Amino acid sequence: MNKQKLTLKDVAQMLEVSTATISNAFNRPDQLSAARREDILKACQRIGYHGPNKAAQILRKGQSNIVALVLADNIAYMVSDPVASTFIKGVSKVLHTHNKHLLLYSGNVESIRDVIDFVDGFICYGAPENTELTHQLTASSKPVVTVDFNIPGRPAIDIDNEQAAYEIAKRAIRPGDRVAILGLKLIASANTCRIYDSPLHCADSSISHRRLKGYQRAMQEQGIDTDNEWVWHIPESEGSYARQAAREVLNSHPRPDVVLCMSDIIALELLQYAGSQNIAVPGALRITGFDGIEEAARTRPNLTTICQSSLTKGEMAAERLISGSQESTQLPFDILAGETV
Amino acid sequence: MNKQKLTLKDVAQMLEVSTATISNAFNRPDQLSAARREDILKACQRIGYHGPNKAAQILRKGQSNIVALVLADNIAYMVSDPVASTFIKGVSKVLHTHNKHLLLYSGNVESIRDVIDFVDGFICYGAPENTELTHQLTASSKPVVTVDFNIPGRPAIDIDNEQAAYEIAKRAIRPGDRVAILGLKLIASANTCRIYDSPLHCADSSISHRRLKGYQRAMQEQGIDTDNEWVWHIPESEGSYARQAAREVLNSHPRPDVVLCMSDIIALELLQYAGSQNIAVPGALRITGFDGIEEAARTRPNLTTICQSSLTKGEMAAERLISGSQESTQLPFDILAGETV
DNA sequence: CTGTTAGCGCTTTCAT
DNA sequence: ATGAAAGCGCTAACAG
Repeated sequence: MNKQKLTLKDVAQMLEVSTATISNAFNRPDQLSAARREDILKACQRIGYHGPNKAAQILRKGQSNIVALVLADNIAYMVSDPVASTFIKGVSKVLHTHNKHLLLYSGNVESIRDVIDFVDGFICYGAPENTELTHQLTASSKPVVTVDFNIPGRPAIDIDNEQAAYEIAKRAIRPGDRVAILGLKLIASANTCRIYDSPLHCADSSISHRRLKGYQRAMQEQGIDTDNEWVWHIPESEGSYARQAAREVLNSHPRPDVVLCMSDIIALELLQYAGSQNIAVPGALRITGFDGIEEAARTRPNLTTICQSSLTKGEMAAERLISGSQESTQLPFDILAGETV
Repeated sequence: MNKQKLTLKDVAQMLEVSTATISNAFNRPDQLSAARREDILKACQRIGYHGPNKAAQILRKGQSNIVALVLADNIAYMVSDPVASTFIKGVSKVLHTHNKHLLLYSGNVESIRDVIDFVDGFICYGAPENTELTHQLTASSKPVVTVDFNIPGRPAIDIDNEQAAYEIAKRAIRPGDRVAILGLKLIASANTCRIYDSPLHCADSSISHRRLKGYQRAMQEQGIDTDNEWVWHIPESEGSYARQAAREVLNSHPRPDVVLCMSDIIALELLQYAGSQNIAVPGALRITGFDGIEEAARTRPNLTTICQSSLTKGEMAAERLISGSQESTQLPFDILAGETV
């Protein structure tokens, strides 16, 4: 077992060269002749020195080639969500081509300080559940790229959520409709519930509130009352929460004509429950989703939803972080005209 | 913007205490009075010093609280696979409770050296695609826990793959059957193909070869010929590869009576293709899976498969790494008696 | 209980 | 093209 106890200094002594030369052989090829470099590298190989210690390099250079991906929720949930995992895919793909590595970070931990000193930067995917993290990220001197939420002064990647919501709602609703909204993370509650007059959760930076605004704009244009009694909060885009909301909304009297859902997962759950209750879609009930996950296209009837590319988002976020560009981007979205409207 | 430029030394000067005292206030509460500690911590808070620099700590202490999870393939693929992502869930859950962080590492990169000097250890999930990594892991002085494959002298977590394969095969086959096997990563090829006489890929440590052995033992017991012509290699447990294999095997003449699949993803793809060809399951064709993913239970007819808990595997691997225990464990498995046999 | 000090292993001027 | 030396920021042994 190769104990990797050799330090650069040891090697320098063994080869009777200065430490600087060994260091240069590994890090700055232009600082010595190619031949000399070859010799040194070969000798190192032979004696089992595999290059400078990374921990020391990190301290000295202030660079680690590690990028932290701060997720909104705990890793466990994020990894199984199709939208989030596609995003992670995009990020990791780009990092890989730059020889950088990916540190997954939960949005519900206490602090970001465990890693802030050595990571090269942060990609922040959605507003972290622990809002303290947002402050720390704001104050940090490290590069930060935000996705699907906003920190003033930091580059952001997202889509025009309000416009997307407006456009899909416009397609779904007709004058005189009763419209319900199944929203995501609208208030600070761990339970599925109607929002009524609860104070909105970080209302300015959250994509959910943008979407809400878009929906409501479309409703107002049709002369429909916007009433928070018909807006549900769902804490996570996850089957079991969505199922509860689906039951509640479809068992309300009078039953809504349209339900606008802030994720496909929610919409699919609703669609399935509607099926089980023999409620015809779109005949008796119109449904819209949001995201454009693959399953939404496989379902019968297939879902009318907003299609956004999580993969592109991930790639772009990683590229932006690496390039250091401070530019923000709004990615395009498509309306996927399905059969549920 | 808080530039975090303060060092422990600066702070010591400002507060007119020695550096050791500041350091102790943060790391070793028992080394000074509670009151003094409180004062110091408060003062630090006030002047904006949030604790010792982590990069320096890592170098000094040789501990980073980062655990690398080495995946068999690239991260992109792993994150979307239900089995792998459940495993990641289990790992991250346990790491989280120990305030450790998760670094995702592709099994297809060149080397593990980028991180070996500072991570606290490795969890290795499946044989890394780049076999060089296995050597580096073997030689490393850091803790390593392997899952679903083996490095001599390192603790391993897995199930008895051979026995599981044997048992499920035994249920599926009858004397005189023609049996095909849809295997996973049996040979070193990027394409779906029959294995014929190709040399087997790391035959000793691979779970696929254990499963193959189990299947073949069951076949021999029934007096059935084991012939590699009827064994397919699939490079990844992924829909598109599986679809190809499904077509090939069901369009072979004579058509097999039983197909033993090394993953549920493969089996489900086969099941769907059989449906599209109006081949009755289990009437005209029996199918077995492996893993016990949720979707396998939702399908009609639901899949007969081996159920193993990826979540437990992940939790156990992380716990073993953290505790430093050198013990290996074989987790139990269940046969999920479905309707495809 | 507190302060001084010698490194952890490396990179990078700067002089040669 | 190469070598000597000063830290990067911290911790832990040791002495007080």
